[in-house]
Amino acid sequence: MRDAAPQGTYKVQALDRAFAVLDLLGESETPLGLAQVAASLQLHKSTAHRFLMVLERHRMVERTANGKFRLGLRLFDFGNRAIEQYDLRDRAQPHLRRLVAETEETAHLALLEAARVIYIDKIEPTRSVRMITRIGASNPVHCTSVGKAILAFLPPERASEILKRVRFERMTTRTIATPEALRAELEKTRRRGYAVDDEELEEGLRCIAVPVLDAQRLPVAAVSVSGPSFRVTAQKLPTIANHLLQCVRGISMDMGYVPAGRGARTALSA
Amino acid sequence: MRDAAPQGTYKVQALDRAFAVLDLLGESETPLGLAQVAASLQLHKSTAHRFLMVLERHRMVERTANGKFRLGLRLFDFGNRAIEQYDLRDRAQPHLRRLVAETEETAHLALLEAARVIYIDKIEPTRSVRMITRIGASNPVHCTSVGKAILAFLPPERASEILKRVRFERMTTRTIATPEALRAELEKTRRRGYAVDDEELEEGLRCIAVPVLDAQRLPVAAVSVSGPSFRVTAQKLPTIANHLLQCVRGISMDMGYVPAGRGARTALSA
DNA sequence: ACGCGCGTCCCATCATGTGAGAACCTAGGA
DNA sequence: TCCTAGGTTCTCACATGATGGGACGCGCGT
Repeated sequence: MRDAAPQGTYKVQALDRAFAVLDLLGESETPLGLAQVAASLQLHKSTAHRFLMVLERHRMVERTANGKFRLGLRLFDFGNRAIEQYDLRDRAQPHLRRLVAETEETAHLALLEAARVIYIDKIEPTRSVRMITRIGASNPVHCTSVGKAILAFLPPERASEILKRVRFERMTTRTIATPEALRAELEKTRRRGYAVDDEELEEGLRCIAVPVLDAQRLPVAAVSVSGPSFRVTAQKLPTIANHLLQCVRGISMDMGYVPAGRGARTALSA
Repeated sequence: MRDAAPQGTYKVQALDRAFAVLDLLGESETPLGLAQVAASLQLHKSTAHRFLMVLERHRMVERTANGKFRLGLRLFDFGNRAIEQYDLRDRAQPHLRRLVAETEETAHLALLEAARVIYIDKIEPTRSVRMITRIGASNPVHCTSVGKAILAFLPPERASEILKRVRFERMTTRTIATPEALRAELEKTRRRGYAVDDEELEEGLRCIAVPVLDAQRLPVAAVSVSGPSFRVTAQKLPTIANHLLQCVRGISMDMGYVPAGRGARTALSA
């Protein structure tokens, strides 16, 4: 096969193809027909058809009224089982709600995975423009407050391991573009106690984040507050950060974290 | 292969096996080791290993610190893409929030799939015992208020098509057990305008639901309010139903539904 | 030390999935 | 009306790709 198949050594053609189908359907805004799928993936019609049928049997895809294919709800089921195992999300929700009530801005809960952050929950204030983020979506670490918050408080060796894998894509003019700059920023984050994303991911969007710690006092996630730069002003940052810290302390303690004794320096010390 | 492979005509062994692996990991509370997976699925160690590696490459599974496997976050991503296509959930959230504030009980948003309902969102009142339901989980139609709400207002032919596939599992002593009883109940639901589940799914749990209609005035989902029977009393039902109706009208209109003209009888008429 | 369970890896074998083709259907456009 | 495009369902010969036996090495408990 002339398949792109990068470095991954183990291969099961059928699986790669099946996931390619799911990927395709996931990317596409609109449901796709058999022919489109076959063409996009360079599969023979009959091959693509077989895959689609099997996927449908497993309810990984389903058909719309006009016979086109889209992702199936089984995936939704799986997805929820997947995060259930970190039951962070359920525990965090009430705290996030309070945070949103206090700040009147959108709050996100995100996990670190490889060199990206994945948003696992989002709470929006009642009256606010809908933010574009999608639960389940991901962004690079280097241009998000949550990414920086987690990275800053990870043990140095794990942090640099991740740093090595960052590709420093440029999202806006302010996006951090070099490893050195990022390291400096992380140091700043540590001193300040919270991470800031000042329009580094998206013009006009400012975010501030603090890590959630587990029983080992290691960051497992982060919570951020995001809003338009004109509302989330530099003056307000400390206030918001305070709310954030309280929120995150609550979540962390729900997760089994015990505050450090006197003198110990951790992400959540006052 | 002596694989259980039921009636499904199209087959791709590798895919069936891969999904069996995911299923297994999804069912299991705790991460599993290679040997456990191989044993449970009657696969050769090396076969299971290959699958796991490929799945890991696709981030459909991931490994814990001690090398065991669990579902990966990619599934979470896929799952969220899957429901995104019905963007019902996002639109519904604010309405559900209001509903929960008004009733002080848990609200669910559910879709119909085959002869089951899938919960796609859940909002709980701030101070309440956590309900056991999991977003993404599913239940049979015949013993849930959401199921009955949707079924009752579906066009007769689609409804009976689904009715045929109901297996009438008995969940409690009050669970509806025959097609006739269910048909009668649906008729009652239509007249009343809302569906009730009176401890038919779970002892001590009472729910009430109303369908969400789309632009074609067809039910695409349902919203329910659930709570312990001692709080959700018969007297309160009409009040709750009113809140529900208002909520669902809001969601339906957000989805492009236009209220019926005078005289027309639909699920959402006063 | 040894044995055991577990994960990893290699490789000869052949069952499996593959893709070409062809027939048939349906809906929609010219 | 015919014609085209897309989808569904066959069959079949082939070789590729998945399979599982088995070997290796590690860490652990005894």
